[in-house]
Amino acid sequence: MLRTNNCGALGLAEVGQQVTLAGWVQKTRNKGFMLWVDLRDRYGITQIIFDSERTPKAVFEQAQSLGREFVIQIRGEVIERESKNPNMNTGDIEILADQLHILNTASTPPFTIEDKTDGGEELRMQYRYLDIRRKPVRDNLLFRHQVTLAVRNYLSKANFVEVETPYLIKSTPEGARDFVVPSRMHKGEFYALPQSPQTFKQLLMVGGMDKYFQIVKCFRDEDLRADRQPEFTQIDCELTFVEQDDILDQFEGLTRHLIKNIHGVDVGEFPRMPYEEAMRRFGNDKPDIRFGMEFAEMNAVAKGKGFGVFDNQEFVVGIAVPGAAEYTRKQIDGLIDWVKRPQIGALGLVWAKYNADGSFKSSVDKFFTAEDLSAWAETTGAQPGDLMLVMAGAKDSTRSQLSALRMEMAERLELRDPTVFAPLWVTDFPLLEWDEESQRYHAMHHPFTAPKPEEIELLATDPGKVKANAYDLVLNGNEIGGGSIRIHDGDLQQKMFDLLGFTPEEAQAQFGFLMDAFQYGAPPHGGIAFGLDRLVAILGGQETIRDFIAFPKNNSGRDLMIDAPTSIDAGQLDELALVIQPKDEV
RNA sequence: GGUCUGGUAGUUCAGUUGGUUAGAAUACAUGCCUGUCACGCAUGGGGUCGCGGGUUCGAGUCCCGUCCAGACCGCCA
Repeated sequence: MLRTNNCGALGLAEVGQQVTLAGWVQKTRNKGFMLWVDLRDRYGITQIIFDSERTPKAVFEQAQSLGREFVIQIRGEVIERESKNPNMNTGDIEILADQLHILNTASTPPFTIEDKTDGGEELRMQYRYLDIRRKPVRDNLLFRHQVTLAVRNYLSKANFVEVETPYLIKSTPEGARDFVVPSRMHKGEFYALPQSPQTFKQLLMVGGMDKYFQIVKCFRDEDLRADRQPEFTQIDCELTFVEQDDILDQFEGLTRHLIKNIHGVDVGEFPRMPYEEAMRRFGNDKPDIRFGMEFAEMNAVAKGKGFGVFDNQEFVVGIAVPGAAEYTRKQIDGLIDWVKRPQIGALGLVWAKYNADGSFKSSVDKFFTAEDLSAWAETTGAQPGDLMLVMAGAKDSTRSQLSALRMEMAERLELRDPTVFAPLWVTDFPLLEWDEESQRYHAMHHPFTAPKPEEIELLATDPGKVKANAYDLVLNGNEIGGGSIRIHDGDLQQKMFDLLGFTPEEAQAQFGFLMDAFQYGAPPHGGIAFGLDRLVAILGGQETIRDFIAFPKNNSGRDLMIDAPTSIDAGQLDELALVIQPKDEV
């Protein structure tokens, strides 16, 4: 062993012991007569002292050459510090070095390896191995390990079995774009990397595994976001002989256990809210319910007063922003500009202040009396001191615009407290959604989702109305999990494929293996999948998942450290029977 | 595919209306310093102002194009 102790634990109890430590030089402080080194490893920092009087001369001389991030091993005695540092775990002691081995030298790192680094995102990603030496990143990875371990323990105890499913599978046109892997042995043919192990976990149920889970990488070739990576990890689960409530109960238990385990908070029973209600009250299928500002539908109080903007639109909806009546004209103009940006795309924003003295002031005073505005206040629930913000337009788009504004206001008013956890089940999602572009129905969840049994007949007459046994788990305005009861009946599955525009031949070619399996006694089953990266980030109080992934990709799917993707050489291309078109011809 | 923001010393940034030799902090190097811990003090080195083109007597600054990074929209069954 190159060390007897780590750098995070020694204290007064060990004074007098001879110890050997190894680690990285975080920093040196050279006073001439003495030189201190902050020695760092995963466990912490311990101060080493080289003293011109007490340290052997050769060792003292050698210590002068130490630079940042040198890897060293020292031997010495644990001594009590003459001046202690109460801010450090090991601040009562230091090691008086009598031996020093430089195990490796280091170039000056491109950014400081400190909690608050001076390095920008790009540099940190390019030198991620240096970034990981920093405590905040290291702690995030340790935190992820804790969460993952708790999940495995909990599910194992609940009789779930972790089974691995293949990464080299078959491409399907539904859903996200596949990452694709050319086959050398079958030239011109391709594997696809799984977007999720969906069909395999269903086949495990047909195979009688009863309760399955897997902490598994999934791959989607779509554009990225702060909370989206092309490869990401799911906690993938499936259960046999269950109904929707069984699944909600089981995984509510898991989520509550995690929050309790990690934060010591019991969040109680999770509210369950149908999709339609979520859209009506929050304009969003993953509402953040840590704060109010619920939607008020205002057609009855806003139309028919001669204000054309409202009278000519389908839908008028507003929110009451608490305590914002004091917003200045400039701040409100800022909000109007904000909603008019192309990302939101609102035509405008009507505002009405319910002043603390009970009076009203609005941007539409020409059309609405104080009495009218008082009716607005009643509808939106505004109290004196609040600011009402109202939008009008087509129902769906207006809801999503106001939802974006609601989140922005919550952000500005600091209502999105990362230490508060507000989980929510959203249930009864529509089975299908109409896609204008392709002029056909798409599965809202995926094609294996079961319709509500009592609505199966509607499939033939009004498929857009059919609700599914599908559900999402929402935490603080983020979708952290989603699942459904699956179809286990071959005929119904065939009918679904038919509705989704598959010919029987296409369905057979792409999902024949599943249809075949359904002929051999497929049990009722259902499941759920959690986005682990996102779950960990939110439990850690953040919304950027990158810092909870050891080696993440950047905005454009590039790994800045290893510089991937890259072209491959002509020999490899040849072996795979691939030809690359010159760029200007693509 | 689109919108927006940014790119200046190793790093984080400032740089006025287009005008002399492009600055600060930090990091780095050297020296000093008898208990440092964001140590302190002194001195020093360090620049393709992302790249290409244009306007101009003159461009870090204005215009066009392009590349890179970040946030978002589309997309993500």
